[in-house]
Amino acid sequence: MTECYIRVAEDENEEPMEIPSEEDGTVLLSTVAAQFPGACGLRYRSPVSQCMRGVRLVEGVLHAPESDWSNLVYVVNYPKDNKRKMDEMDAASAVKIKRGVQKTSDLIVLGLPWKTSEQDLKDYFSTFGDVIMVQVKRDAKTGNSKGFGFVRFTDYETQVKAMSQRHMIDGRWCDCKLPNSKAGPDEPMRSRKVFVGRCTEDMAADELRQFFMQYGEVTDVFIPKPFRAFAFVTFELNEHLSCCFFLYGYNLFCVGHSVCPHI
DNA sequence: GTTGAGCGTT
Repeated sequence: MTECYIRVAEDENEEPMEIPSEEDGTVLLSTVAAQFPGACGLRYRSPVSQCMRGVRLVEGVLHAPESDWSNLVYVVNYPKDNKRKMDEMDAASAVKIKRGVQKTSDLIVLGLPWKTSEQDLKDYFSTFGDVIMVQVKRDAKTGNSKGFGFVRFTDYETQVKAMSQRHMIDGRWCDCKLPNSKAGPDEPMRSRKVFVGRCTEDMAADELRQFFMQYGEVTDVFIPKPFRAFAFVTFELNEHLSCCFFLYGYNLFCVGHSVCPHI
């Protein structure tokens, strides 16, 4: 069997799209997913039995049912009945987008096959939308995958879609979730209250407010009494809030005679 | 050269 195109559609009645096979006549699930994001397999109606039949899928590779793919139309399978759910999710996220641009966050990808590489992850998740970064966590000594990784999308709606369904990656079901970890470059922005250390006793609340308003709207200044050489400054959280003085989620800020953003 | 619920060396 040689390279060919097979006809694929979301529904038996819809116009099919031709997608390429590999040189050995197999078709990669990733190729299908490139045109039908979230696809997890193919099925077709048997000309003999008139029943729907599943296409053999082994580790992300789809195999022709007979000696070749013939001229059948293959229908895309989605996880469970997720197609409808995905559509609803699109509508929901569209509403959110109208309210304002949503910030994306890293997603943890659980259940990865040991063999899955970052390139594999990139290829897979790119079928959902633009990908900013992917990571596969590995043992530092052996280089073996730990079976999980991270992904970050450009658009929040893509993130929502990715979280709303399971993912068939290299033959295993994987899940995308919001991570629990506190560290990470996106975490500091979620914090509004900043610890201000090394304060001197002469620093008044107004003075602190005047100073910190260069970074964003200050909604509260807290100075313990009696004097304890620190304070808390709380900001109104918005897209313009500068994060230059945050240090990896510890909300650390140093005020003395100089400002030290990296202690 | 193993494993299969979880949470990120930089």
